[in-house]
Amino acid sequence: MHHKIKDKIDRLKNLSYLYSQLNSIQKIDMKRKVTLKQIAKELDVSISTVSKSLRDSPEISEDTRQKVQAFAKLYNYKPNNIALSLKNKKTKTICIIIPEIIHHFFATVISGVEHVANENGYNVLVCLSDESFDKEVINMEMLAGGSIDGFIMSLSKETQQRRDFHHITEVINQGMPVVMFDRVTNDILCDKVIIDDNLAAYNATRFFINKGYKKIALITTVDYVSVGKLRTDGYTKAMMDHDLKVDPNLILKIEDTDNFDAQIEALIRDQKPEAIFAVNEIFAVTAIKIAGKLGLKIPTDISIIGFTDGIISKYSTPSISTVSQNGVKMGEKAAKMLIDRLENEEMEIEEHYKTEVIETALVERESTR
Amino acid sequence: MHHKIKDKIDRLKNLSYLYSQLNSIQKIDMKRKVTLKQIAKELDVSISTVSKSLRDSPEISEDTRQKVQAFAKLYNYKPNNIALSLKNKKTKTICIIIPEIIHHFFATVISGVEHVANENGYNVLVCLSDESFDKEVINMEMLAGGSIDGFIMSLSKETQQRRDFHHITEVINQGMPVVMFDRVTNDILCDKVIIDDNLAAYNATRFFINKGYKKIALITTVDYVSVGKLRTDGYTKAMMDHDLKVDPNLILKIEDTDNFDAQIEALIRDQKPEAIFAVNEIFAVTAIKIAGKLGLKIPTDISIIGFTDGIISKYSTPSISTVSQNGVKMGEKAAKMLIDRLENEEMEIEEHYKTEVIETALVERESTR
DNA sequence: ACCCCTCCCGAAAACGTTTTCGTGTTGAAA
DNA sequence: TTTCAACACGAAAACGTTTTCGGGAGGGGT
Repeated sequence: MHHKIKDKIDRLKNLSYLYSQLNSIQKIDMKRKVTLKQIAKELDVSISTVSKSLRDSPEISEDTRQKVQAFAKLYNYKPNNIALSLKNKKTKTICIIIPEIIHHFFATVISGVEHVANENGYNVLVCLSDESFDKEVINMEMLAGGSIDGFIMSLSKETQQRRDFHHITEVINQGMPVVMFDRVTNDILCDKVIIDDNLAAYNATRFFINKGYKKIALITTVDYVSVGKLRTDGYTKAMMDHDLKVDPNLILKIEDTDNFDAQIEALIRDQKPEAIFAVNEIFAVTAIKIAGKLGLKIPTDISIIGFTDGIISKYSTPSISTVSQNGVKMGEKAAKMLIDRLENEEMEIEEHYKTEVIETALVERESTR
Repeated sequence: MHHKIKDKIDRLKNLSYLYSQLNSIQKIDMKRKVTLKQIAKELDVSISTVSKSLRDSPEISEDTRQKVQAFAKLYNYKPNNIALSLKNKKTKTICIIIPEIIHHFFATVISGVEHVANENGYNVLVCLSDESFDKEVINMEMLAGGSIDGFIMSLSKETQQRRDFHHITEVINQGMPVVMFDRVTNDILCDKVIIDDNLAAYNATRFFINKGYKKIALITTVDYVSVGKLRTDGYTKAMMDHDLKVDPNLILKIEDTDNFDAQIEALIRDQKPEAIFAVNEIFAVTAIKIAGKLGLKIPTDISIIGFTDGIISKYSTPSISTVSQNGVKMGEKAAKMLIDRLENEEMEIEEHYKTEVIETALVERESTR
């Protein structure tokens, strides 16, 4: 008796199975994402069975497994990442916060981050602080709400000026790992990736000194930008180490990054330096253009070294010697450190933070001899 | 009898409440994110009550609302975005897929996208295809699994070469909006943001023709890159419209974007063009450097116009006249179109796709006269 | 005829929200 | 005293998964 009933049910199941096969297009709205529940309903099995079938669980018979998998493929089933994130408490997404993306250096860092992130199955969310403290805070607070697994960031100018890092400590205290790069601060304990700005500037300055130059000018940023300060210090130390006086008139600290041509022109015209060390590409290329305008030959009349081996330095005429700062490598390293911490979070070896220093090199081109 | 039991329970509850108040720091792990459930437990109310209190629901008494809000602030409660995404079926995240980020143009597009996305409460996921078809497909399939609300993309070279767009149609068929920009295809129906490459090239070429030049060279890409082809067509049409013969020897189609100096040098040396129109910045600046090396004065001996108003053109010596292609504006427009479609998806005005054309302009600098 | 083991499968909890609906208590009006 | 509204709150479903556990059916061995 039981058998008879069961047979009937089975036949009905097969019938409904075939029916659903034939009318699948009407029954499931192809426009929307298909879920386990829908497949389960169509096939008249439970959600668990569908899930297990798709994950090749040994609990499921060969028969139903194939049936489910065929259906899933037919409907182009893809598991819902959000649901998985909620369950696993992992989003497989990391966020990189940078001041500006149109700076070539930051673009190369993103490139590095993206590549190792992708290799490890992570996605990269990009946030721009626009050098604004508020945007940095807003972004971090927003994303800290479970949207991502960790941060990679470079401080905005305003944040460095204010020395207010509460948003970062807060995130770290909630157990979310943070890796800082380039523009970092000692006030925060976390993994960091930097270059030795001080040493790199020292070496560049010494390069000039070894050529016999005495009047070496420096075009730098205001001191609250951490890397600017470090590079200024390196320049100063190199001068002093070699018994050259540090002439304040030869040091130009630029605040307004939009309008500084006149200042550089005044520096070159009035001080007539033999060499210029600029802490970024834009300052360097501008100095070159102005020197040319003033009738100076490069590098015979004046030599110039920039910082950040970007696209401008390479394609400028004359091409610019620079301290190369490998953004890709920094990004890769930062991503590696972050992912390491995420994957090994069971070990919970907190407070064992590392600071990686990426090596720099002086790339000699046409602006020096 | 019942009353007595209830009283006892109430007293116990109050006791536990006070206890929890006093020992709250131990009881809730500050290190981890705090949830509604935890707050509810601590305060001995239901999850619903906590949720409503935090959202200032009128259903909740002033008393408990304040208590809950105070607690939430104390523990720095932030709602879990993933849970919200799952419930609302909206992630408030859009993805932009580009071939490479180190190209200044694409960086500016991201900048534009990010800004309007942020203004509207969206985050931006950046994916790099590295000009690879496979990476493009992988990225899209991965993200289509509910991680994001929509795509903004520019096709990889390989995808354009293969003319295989199944991954894009698939995503669109699942109801996820896609906006393409710059490198688009007619094979896909969706919103698009482009510039009139053909017309821009036509105008640049005509600029030369109006100056009286006859030998006008073109440095372009292989034809399967959509924008390269369009710009080549514009050049050709301008020549023909003005009764100038289109000399194949004056057209250089560059395939290998890493090693083309020799080809450009041969073109300039052997053909001695009066003017060169290059379809991107790199080709233009390389032509300038080579012309200089060959002893040609710019713009007296030879004039040059590039494409894409990027950082190189501005800082090159001499600075380069270019067809400006406003990446920021393209990004902004693309993001607006995508978000519009997302927010008005109830209206479901499918198939009403638009193609926005961003205007270009010829920016005259030192490489032309 | 009974027991046990294996094979398949379903129910339910969990992740963290929001929201609808139901319900108990209170006070006032009849 | 009864009735009804207002008020304050809780239970439960829902979003889409994964996974643990329990259990029914069937077969083989006594």
